[in-house]
Amino acid sequence: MSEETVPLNTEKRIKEAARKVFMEKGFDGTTSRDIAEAAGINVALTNYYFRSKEKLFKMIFEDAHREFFHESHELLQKPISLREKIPQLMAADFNLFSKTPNLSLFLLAERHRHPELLASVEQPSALGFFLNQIQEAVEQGEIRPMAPAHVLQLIMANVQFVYLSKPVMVQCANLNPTTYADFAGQHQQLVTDMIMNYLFNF
Amino acid sequence: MSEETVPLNTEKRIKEAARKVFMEKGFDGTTSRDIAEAAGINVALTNYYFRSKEKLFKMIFEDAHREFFHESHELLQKPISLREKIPQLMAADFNLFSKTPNLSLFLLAERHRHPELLASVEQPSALGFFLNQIQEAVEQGEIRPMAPAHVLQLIMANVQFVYLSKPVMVQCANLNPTTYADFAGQHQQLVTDMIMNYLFNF
DNA sequence: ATAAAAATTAATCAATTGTTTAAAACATTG
DNA sequence: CAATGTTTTAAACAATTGATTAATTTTTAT
Repeated sequence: MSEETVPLNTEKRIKEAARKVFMEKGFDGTTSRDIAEAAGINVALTNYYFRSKEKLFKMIFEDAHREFFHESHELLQKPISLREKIPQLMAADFNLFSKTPNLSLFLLAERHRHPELLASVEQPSALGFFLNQIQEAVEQGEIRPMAPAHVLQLIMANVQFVYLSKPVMVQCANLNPTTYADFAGQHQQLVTDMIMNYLFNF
Repeated sequence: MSEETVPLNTEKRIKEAARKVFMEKGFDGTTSRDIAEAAGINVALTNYYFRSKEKLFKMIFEDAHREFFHESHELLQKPISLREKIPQLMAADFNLFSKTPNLSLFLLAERHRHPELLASVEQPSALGFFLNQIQEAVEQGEIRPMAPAHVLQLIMANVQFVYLSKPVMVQCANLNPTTYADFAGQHQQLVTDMIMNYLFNF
């Protein structure tokens, strides 16, 4: 009943193992043999199914981006008010990153160090819709005037940084690593409250 | 008058080059020859002055932490009210990270991937003083009740993430990379305002 | 059952890695 | 100047890297 009971086909085994290892150690810190060992297969199979370490990484990297964008995609263009939408967005993001705590660091770090390995991250049109919605809300005096990018920044920062900073917070504020999920949960409520207050009460 | 006019002694040349390369590419992405080339010296000199790539990295890594902590050290334990202190802290942090935009990513990423290369990051007592000050302010009803760690998280997140997310923001919100510093500056005012409002008006 | 195709393996490849060596160049001191 | 110590160099080291090979096992189809 543990986690090693999934046989799967070889290709998926490799991809799953590669995802785990790449996310933990990054492209540069990961060797072909790391992946092979994690997947329990021969080193040559990685190049048999995917043609190179680089090609494999590109797939994982793209998947990770899709995972990030996809979850909020529908929500972003839903025809509901910002008063509803923003808390739902933040909840969805918190949910995603609590399940995959170092997705954020992976995306940010690898994007910084290997922008060439990031193929086609189509700027999702849903995001454009959301930014437009903010702009209109500003113009109609519904929310505090500011460039839409600031709202995006507020949401992303206050959700993702909780997970980015876990080691730092554990050390600096003497938080218990095992109860960090609780802290993150409290923080979600807090920042959602704070951002909503700031946007709507002015 | 450019930047290549600094002769310096060899040891400092290496350390400076190593800092630049390590901060950009991380420990795993940096080769001894990368450093040598950036410093304009022979490969062997890195091991002559510092005994290994690992030892050199440890120094750089520690220095980067000191840079981060030192700047706020005095401020943190200054006997002034939180109403003064928090905006000053955020301004100081913004100032630091605007001068070294990828310091944050470097610290977070390398700490995650190579915790063993982080020697003695003494949890600064100044931080303890600050957290105490917050706790007392909560007990006296001066600020909204919350665990002090949340305040720390709010400050760090909203300052650092602006620099962490530059590539993402540029792409997602169509920001101009060359004017990103302006955006960051506006955001500083915005988040300082937001956090102060949230803490003191409740 | 047998042939063809696909999947897997161990062994090996050249290139690059961090590090060391031994000699040369430079500086310092008597 | 000679002698000594320090700094710098080119060359080489073994180990590890991503990738390929050619042979073998397993699967599939006839």
